[in-house]
Amino acid sequence: MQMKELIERYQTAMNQVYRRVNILLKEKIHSDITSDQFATLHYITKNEKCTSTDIANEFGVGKSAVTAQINRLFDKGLIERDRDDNDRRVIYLHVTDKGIDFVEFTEKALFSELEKYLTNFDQEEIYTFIHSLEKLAKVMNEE
Amino acid sequence: MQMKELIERYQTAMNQVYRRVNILLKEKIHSDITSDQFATLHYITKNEKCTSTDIANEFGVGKSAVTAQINRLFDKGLIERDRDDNDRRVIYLHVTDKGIDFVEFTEKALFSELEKYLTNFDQEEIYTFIHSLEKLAKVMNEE
DNA sequence: ATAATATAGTTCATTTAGTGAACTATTCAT
DNA sequence: ATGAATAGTTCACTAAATGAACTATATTAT
Repeated sequence: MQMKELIERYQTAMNQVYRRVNILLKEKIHSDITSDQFATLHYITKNEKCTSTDIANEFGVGKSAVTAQINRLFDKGLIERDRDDNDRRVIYLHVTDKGIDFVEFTEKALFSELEKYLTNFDQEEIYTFIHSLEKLAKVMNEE
Repeated sequence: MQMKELIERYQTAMNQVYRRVNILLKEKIHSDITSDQFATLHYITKNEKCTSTDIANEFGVGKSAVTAQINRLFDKGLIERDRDDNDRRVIYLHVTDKGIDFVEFTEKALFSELEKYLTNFDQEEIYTFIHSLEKLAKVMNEE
């Protein structure tokens, strides 16, 4: 099979899955946060004391985009800013109690939705798939 | 391993890969079209005589979003509209010669970029991965 | 020690992409 | 022949991104 065809198939499938997961998050789970916002919130939850710059690097966007995103999460009371006393330029981000509850609730809901689809896969296939996906993410992040 | 952890890892990796491919398309290949626009253009190329409604279904967005997207591609001279003579409500979309050249060029460029990363994978792993990804896309599209 | 440079984050104007409701035009159904 | 359905557009609005200009700190070099 040609590499070109494989890449085309990859692109089509990846796009569909990405969009379907977003729709799931949007329609089935909550209407008061977007999937981009949830991804950022999730990152802050998993990386306590991270900065805007960290997020910009993780998601591959400019810092001004992160400021706007942070503001939206802050306005919803899900995160807070915390200035570093040693280096006053730096602002650490952390999730509020409300934010922690929110992430937990959303993950549970998302899990129970995705579970339906995962019944089509056996454990072995899931492991192999995630392993390859993480490997791809890793080599692409290194560049 | 817990399903929750697997889903979290999936989300993180998927997000990273999705964004890296977009950055690749944006930085390395062309500055005059977005990856969303390219995805739409690619769909029209592969589905000659498709309609706005087809695209809305494929990408899971509203028809008004498609109208706007189609306008952007039309303004760049990459696609054209073609009204159906039997059912005057329907407008078929097709790619112009310029659009065909553009897709071909972009795919070649994208391929040569992605090729670098794919050297880390053997054929077997790529096939298995794409097979699983397409299966996931399929079961999620069925719902 | 001070001047120049670098870093962290924000603001602002602009573009892209999406929503959903209201609309036009056409076709189908009873 | 009228009423419902379908295809696509327009409009006002929000989210997310860019990049340049900016503020406020830290660091480095002379």
